[in-house]
Amino acid sequence: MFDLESPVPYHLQIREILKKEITDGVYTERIPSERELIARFNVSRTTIREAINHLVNEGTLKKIHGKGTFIVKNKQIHEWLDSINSLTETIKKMGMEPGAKLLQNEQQTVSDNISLHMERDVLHLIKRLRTADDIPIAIESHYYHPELGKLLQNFDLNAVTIYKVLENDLHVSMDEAEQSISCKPIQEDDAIELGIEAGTNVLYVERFITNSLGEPIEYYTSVIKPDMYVFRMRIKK
Amino acid sequence: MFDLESPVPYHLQIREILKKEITDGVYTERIPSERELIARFNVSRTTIREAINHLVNEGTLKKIHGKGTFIVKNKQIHEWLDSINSLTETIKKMGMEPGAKLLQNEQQTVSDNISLHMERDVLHLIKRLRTADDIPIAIESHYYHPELGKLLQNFDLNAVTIYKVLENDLHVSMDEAEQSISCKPIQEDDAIELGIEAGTNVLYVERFITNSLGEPIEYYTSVIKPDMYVFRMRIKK
DNA sequence: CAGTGGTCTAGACCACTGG
DNA sequence: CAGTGGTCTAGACCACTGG
Repeated sequence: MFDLESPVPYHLQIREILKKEITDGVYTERIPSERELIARFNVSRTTIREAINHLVNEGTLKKIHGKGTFIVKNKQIHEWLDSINSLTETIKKMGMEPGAKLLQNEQQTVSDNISLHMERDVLHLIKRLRTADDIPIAIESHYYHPELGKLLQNFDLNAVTIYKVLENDLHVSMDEAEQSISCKPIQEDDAIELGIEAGTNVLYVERFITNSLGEPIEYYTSVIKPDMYVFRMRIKK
Repeated sequence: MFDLESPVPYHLQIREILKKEITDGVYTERIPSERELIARFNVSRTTIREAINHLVNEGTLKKIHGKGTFIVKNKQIHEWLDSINSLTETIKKMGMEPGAKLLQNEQQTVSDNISLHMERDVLHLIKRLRTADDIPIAIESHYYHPELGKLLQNFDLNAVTIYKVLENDLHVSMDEAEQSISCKPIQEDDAIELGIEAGTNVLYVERFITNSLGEPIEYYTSVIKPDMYVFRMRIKK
């Protein structure tokens, strides 16, 4: 769990361990005191404090002088997940029933752009048709490293929200997303699946998610039927 | 300048001193090294690093291993303006010449949705055709309160970036933006202006900007030619 | 009072950048 | 190579919270 020989700095290893334990619900309200953690990991206080400070800065923990270090509830986890995958929520809000149909679920050799981001040539592709009251809305393609793809086979991909499985069941940390939204003509096979004319302009989304170490987690593309979906965002200075 | 007897922690005092010196332009590119600051303030490295880390976290400074600690120019103001109005920048990056042509510049009675946001029925509309190498790219409509609209008449609306004028010349504070991006068929008059077929699906952007008091500053809509523009965003947890 | 996080010292060795 | 930030130790005293 904590590897003294690893080239990864102690404070980083400890940070990830604590993060995982927090996600796993090992602590209900607060994490152990700095002195307790010093004893547990057998490192200096500086190292413990560095690990904790990062989690405080990202909003996971909150220190209270004289009392302890507390877990911040809710956090933005759901805000963030929603902002990233609000399709299900949006469909629900429109009073419709969201659905998914698995189109592909297999390893593939991917294009240069994707392999560059994911640092692999062969990735596991999960491609799903998303529906609202059985009407096709979008086609989503998720690319993962084969190992992670294998783990995802244990879940019903026609039913689950993949991000929730990643976060809650597989404990995959997702830290940063780079996303682009554009508008361009749809490919023929996607057009057939969505039941629209080939060449029609559609919303096109690309997303690249990394963990807190900057390692690639997911590459995602989505083709969304026009007039069916609105991206909303709030930007604060 | 640095008071050893003060109840204020050293790292906090040093942080403020550095901040002031950065604002005052004492350093052009980078601040002194940690060792130099240790000698100057006669404190330990921990204290110096704590002072600096805070400035790094708030985005004022950026450390580069082996090189030094550098001052981040502009900071988020321009990042934010860019994230909100990157059309000009994007066109430039594509190696093309951005341009603007004033289509409308007058007071108008606006639709219910806009008047609800802006808390007025009559607003000043500035509508511009945006071009890249004289090719039409987008149509942008900015709605302001009449008083602000009047002030904007003092600038060449065919040339300026309106947000820069608002921020730098008129000192209008913009704090929060709510933005939505969707894809829908273009209206006929806009289609003619952009030189595309009426009813073609295009990118459609709506934005509502408020100041730090929550007062409405601008309502904005934009119609963007497909295949010409990509919204990019970075989301961090 | 015992326990918590806040601040600080005086070192050490490391990895990275550039000449 | 000298200089930079990155990591880490082993201490110390402090201010704050709660019983």
